[in-house]
Parts: sequence; structure tokens; C-alpha cells
Amino acid sequence: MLTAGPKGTNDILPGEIEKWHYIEQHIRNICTQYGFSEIRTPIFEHTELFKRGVGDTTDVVEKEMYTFQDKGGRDVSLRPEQTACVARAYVEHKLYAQPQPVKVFYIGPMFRYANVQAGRYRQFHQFGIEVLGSKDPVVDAEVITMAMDFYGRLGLRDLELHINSVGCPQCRPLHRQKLHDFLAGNVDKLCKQCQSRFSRNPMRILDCKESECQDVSHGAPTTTDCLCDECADHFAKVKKFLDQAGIKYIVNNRLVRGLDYYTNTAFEIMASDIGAQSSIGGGGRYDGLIEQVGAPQPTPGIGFALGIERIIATMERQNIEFPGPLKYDVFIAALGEPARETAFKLLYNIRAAGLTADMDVMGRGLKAQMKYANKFATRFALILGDEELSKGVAVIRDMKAAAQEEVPLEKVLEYLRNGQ
RNA sequence: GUGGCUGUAGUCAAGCGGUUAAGACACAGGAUUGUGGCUCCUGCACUCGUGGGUUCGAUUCCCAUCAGCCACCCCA
Repeated sequence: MLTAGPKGTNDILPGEIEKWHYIEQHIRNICTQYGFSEIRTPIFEHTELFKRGVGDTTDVVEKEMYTFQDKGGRDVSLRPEQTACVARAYVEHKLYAQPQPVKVFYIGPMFRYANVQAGRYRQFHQFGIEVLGSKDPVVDAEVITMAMDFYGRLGLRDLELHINSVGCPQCRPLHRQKLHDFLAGNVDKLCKQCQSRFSRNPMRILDCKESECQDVSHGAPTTTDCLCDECADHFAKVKKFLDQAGIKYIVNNRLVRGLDYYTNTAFEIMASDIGAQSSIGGGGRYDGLIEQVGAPQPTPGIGFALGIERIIATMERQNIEFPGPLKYDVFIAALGEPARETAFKLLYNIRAAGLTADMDVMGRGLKAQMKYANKFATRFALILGDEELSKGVAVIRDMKAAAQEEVPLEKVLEYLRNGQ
């Protein structure tokens, strides 16, 4: 029990963490270029925030939240996503009083209590951005473009970008009604699952892989068929801007996102390399959310969230190279206590000079120390024994060239520096 | 929440109702004096996820539980 972490959580160990650092570095680079600043919000929030923001009938809120009471009796939840948190922070700190739009990004753990499978964990990590304050379709295109640019720079291939417009609170009910009417006569022909979807969420029927269901839903009204003029115009412009940027996309009229706050543009990026959980990122516009969370005036917003575990999994499947493990510039093999004292002082100075260095702390013999140094792809081994000490030198061995020479102790630092 | 598969050392694993649980990699030590990557030798599971049960006897069979993997739902 105590020797295993909770289900669905992962330790990120040396050897793995380098991948995370690499991706985080990419995130910070690209966000800076696109004009986004980082925002850090709490890991937990009032449960009410997610109920109001994400929607209390969504699966995420209804059955996947880690919710508990703190010792003061407050109802709090570990965040299942961060958009609602950002919206809250925007309102709380009156960021609407700053130059608009506000562009922020976040990286951090999210928590959802769902069964674990390939690419899905209970604690997982998302990188996301939010643009708050503009409803210009060019922002929709910018956000989507940035996501694709991000994947592209990491070297990911064969991704599919699906986009759709789910309309606004005016046109969405119309679509639902039309869809309902369209399917109503053939409910009994649908698979068992879809029969239950019919009343709950008829849009998902369009997604079903069963051939009967596909037959029944063939020609069904799509969300884009039912858009009001304003939403249709918005969507058309988003596509036009994407075309301008040369971003390839698939208009997927069946794309529906599971969080209630989405309006107009919705998109999802799919990779086929990680099992059934093929979505490696998604997002959309949420023009009603920020008001829902208490903004004094209508505030549009749009953003995306990308799953870091899924990105890493996809990169691994595609054999994309990550930076290698820790390497030493210098390893000091010291023999005997007097040599160790000198070695320790040397080590300090070598590190202070900016090199990556270490020395033996296992009491190993010379041979074993050399072996150890070799395992860390060490550039130089510095050998220091009684013999060298009495001569006031150290043997510096270039591990790759398998050549070595004696260097006076006071010149060691200079020698190593020049060796770089 | 539902369903399927799995659980032997750090990793990959063989095994099987019955004396000392293969092997490989990794790790550690060694192969005449103080030198790595190759080779060779040695060491490394009182025990087969955990708890019960069946049995003369279980790592091998059964049940439960926990964990891992996979799928549905949903999502990143």
C-alpha cells in the first residue's frame, strides 16, 4: 500500500524528467513569441467554480472531480481543468482593467477521477493558453495556429486538426431540436448505447462507430447547418484565417466538446499513436464563461489545453529524439584520504567554474571509479592519488580519446576550461 | 461507473500441484602493481503483489483485495 502511489498517478523519475524539461522549455519559448505570460492558479478551488464554469451536468464535474471539505467546512475540488480557474482569476483581479486581450498560459497538474487507460491518468498535466477579452475570429485562428505550430516544432507528424462551430446559445438549441426530430423515427434502430444517448446527448450519436447508427444518422443536420448568421460568419472567417496561415484542417461537424462552456469555434487535435485516447489537445471559444464566473460585463474568451503525457507518448511512438541523460564534464577519481581532500576542493572550484562534475562517494577503487565515470559519458576523468599529490599534479584523462597527461594542480581548471 | 487481460528480483522473463524458483540485462565485486567502454569469473528472490481457502503439500487450483495494462463512457 505505502509502496505504491495512488492509482492513476505517476512519479517522473530522472531519465524521464528530461523530456518534461525539454517540452516545458518549448512551451515557454513559443508562449513568449506569441505574447503569452504565465499564470499560476491554485491546484484546488471552490467546487462551485467548476460547477458554474464547466457545467454541473458534464461528466467531468458530475463524476470525475476530486471533491472534499476542508477543515473549515469549505467545499473544494482539485482542478479538473484550468480554464475556469483562469476565468476566476481574471475577474478576481480585475484583469479586464488591463489592456485587452489578456493572454496567459499555464502548465500544471489536473485531476480527474476516471478509470485509467492508455494516455489517461487521474493526475495528468496540461499546457494551456487563454485569450480573454477579444471575440475577433482572428484570435480563434491564432490560438489554433499556435497549437499546431507548437506540435510542429516538437517534430510531431501525422496530426489531424478537426474544427467545428458549435454555435451560440441562440443557435445551439435549434440544432439539437432538428437533430432530435431527424432521429426520432429511428430510435429503435440505434445501438443500445445510442438509444440512451438519444435523450441525453443526441449529438454523440453522430460519433458512433456502429454501422446501424451511422446509417440512421446519415444526412442528419449538423451544427454548422443550424448556425445563426453571426456564428456562420464567425466560423467562415476563422477558416479563412487558417487558410491564410496554411494550416490544414478537417471540418468535423460531429465534433462536440464535453465542457458546457464552449461556443462557436471548437477544435481538437488527434494523433493516432496512443491507443484509443487519440486526442492530444483541444479547445475552443467560451464567450459566456467569464460572465458566468462573475465578470461585470460580457467578456469573450478562447483557449486550448494540450495533454503533456499524450504529447510525450506520441513523440516516443514517433521516435522523436529527446535530450539525453545527465553527462559529466569531469569526474574526479581520488584514491586515499589526502587525495580526497584535495579532490573535494578541486571539485568545488570546477563546479564554480560552471562545469558539471562529481567525485566518488562510494569508496570505490580506481577501476570501479573509471567504470562509473564511463557510465555517465564523462568527458574528462581526473585521477588523483598519493603519487600525483606528491608531484603536485593530477592526471587528466580524455575518456573519448583514451589519452591522458599530467597537469599541475594549479593549471587543472584552466586545462579543463580549454578542453570544452 | 462498466467490461476484458495480467501480477515471479531494478528490468525482461522461464517454470510448475511435490526436494536447493531457469536464463538474460542491469547493479556490485574481481581477473598480479593505480585506469573505463570488449571478454571471463563471482555475487544478487528463505520466495513467486497481498490476504484467505482447497490440498498431505501451492509460485502453480479457487475466492477476495490491491496494483498494472487495455477497452467502453468521457476527455488531455
